[in-house]
Amino acid sequence: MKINKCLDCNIKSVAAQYLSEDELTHLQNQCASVDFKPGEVIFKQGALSSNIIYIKRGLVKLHIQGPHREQIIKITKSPKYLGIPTTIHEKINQYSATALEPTSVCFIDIETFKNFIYNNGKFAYEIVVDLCQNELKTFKQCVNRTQKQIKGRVAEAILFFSNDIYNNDEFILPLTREEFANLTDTSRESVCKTLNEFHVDKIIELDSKKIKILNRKLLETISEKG
Amino acid sequence: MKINKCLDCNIKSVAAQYLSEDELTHLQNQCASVDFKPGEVIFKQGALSSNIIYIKRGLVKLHIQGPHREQIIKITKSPKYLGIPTTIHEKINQYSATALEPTSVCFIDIETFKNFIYNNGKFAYEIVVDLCQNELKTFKQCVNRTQKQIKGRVAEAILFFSNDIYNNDEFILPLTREEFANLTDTSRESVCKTLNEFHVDKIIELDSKKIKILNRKLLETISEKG
DNA sequence: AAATAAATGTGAAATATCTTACATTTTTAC
DNA sequence: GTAAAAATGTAAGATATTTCACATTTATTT
Repeated sequence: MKINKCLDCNIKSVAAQYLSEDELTHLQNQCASVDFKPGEVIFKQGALSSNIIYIKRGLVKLHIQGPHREQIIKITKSPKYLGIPTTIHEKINQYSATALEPTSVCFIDIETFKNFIYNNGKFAYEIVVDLCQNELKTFKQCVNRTQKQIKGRVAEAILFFSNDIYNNDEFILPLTREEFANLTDTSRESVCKTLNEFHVDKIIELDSKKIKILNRKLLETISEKG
Repeated sequence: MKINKCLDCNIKSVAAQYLSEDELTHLQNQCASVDFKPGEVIFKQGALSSNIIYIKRGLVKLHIQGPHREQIIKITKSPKYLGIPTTIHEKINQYSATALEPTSVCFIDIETFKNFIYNNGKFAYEIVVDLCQNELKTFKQCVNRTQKQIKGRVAEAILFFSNDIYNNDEFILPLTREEFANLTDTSRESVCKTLNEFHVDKIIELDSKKIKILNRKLLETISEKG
């Protein structure tokens, strides 16, 4: 755990770009940078929430323990604030965050963060915008998850990694089949079957965790039609 | 459409309670109060978004047109801001809002609202808190919807109306069976069957739209176990 | 390097839910 | 007040998905 130099940080959030030199100096004293390996828990559902997390580098899953299984509610990469909803106005974390790839995060003191909202309107506005876009994404995701059937949900997840995370037709899936099932709201077995079906139909190339999109058009159609 | 007197308004939002007299005077000139009957659309998915909505009185459903059916993503009663996510930083409404009961709302000019966030830290903070709590609720709801089976989801919806909307064991369901299905992510027929099952099992009393909870404990168990 | 644990693949049976089809009731419009 | 439209109820067959059971591969530990 080392103290980070916020003033010189070149991976600031949009909101933090509106902080003054004085505010950044203050942040520097109330903020710690920590590294996580894949699989390591950043914060845990049920634990006391005390810091806002800022992902500087890496990939993280947010997950909730549901009545029947673990559910991945969101996968998010840097740069991004994490856990604002579960820290502001909540004593206990309502969900967990776990690193999927080597990840560096800043732990920001909640009072410092609150004071920025109180005293810096541009910072506050950017945080509001970020929260709003989160909610819109969550709505859409919820509609997708509940209305599409498995093929559509798996296709959507593949496109998500390709478009939103790796910007590449080819990527290494950062999840086990079990986790992929928790993301697509289905069973491990159904994920295996569906991925292999896509493989047989030459929609994707599949070599354990390596996925390459071969027929993007068709994948998009499957994702949209559900 | 009449101009509302914000200064004298006794159903201000928590955030608006932090507005100064000057700010309220300004709001008064940039804000219009409108009444809606049940079934009337307040704003529509796909239309240009231009105002923040504040529900002064009534009950509203937020709904999205999904790939296969209409989905009710949220039911919310006064006092509450609506459509912040779909108005801030978005040009087009990402979802619709429709009145379920006689409803009065204020249309607040987006620039006025933005300026309050920029210039009034306490107002901004309350908006952030509200958005955070929305996101947490949406997460939980999404987990419930995707993991529970029909009985659990219907039980949950009945408890929602009883606990969160009407604060009463007995209430008139403000939805058709079709809408109830759109809320619980199932078909109209399955809703009918499940409600009648609960009725036969003496968990609820059911007379078309009138519902009375007879066995709350059991209903809660069904809701939790899914 | 061997042994153990974890992850993955695959088919068949079990099950929840949807769809279809139609009867009945309630609401709305003229 | 009657006709038309919308909403509701109910059963049976169709279907998507899960669960179970087990084989196989890959990773981890000693």
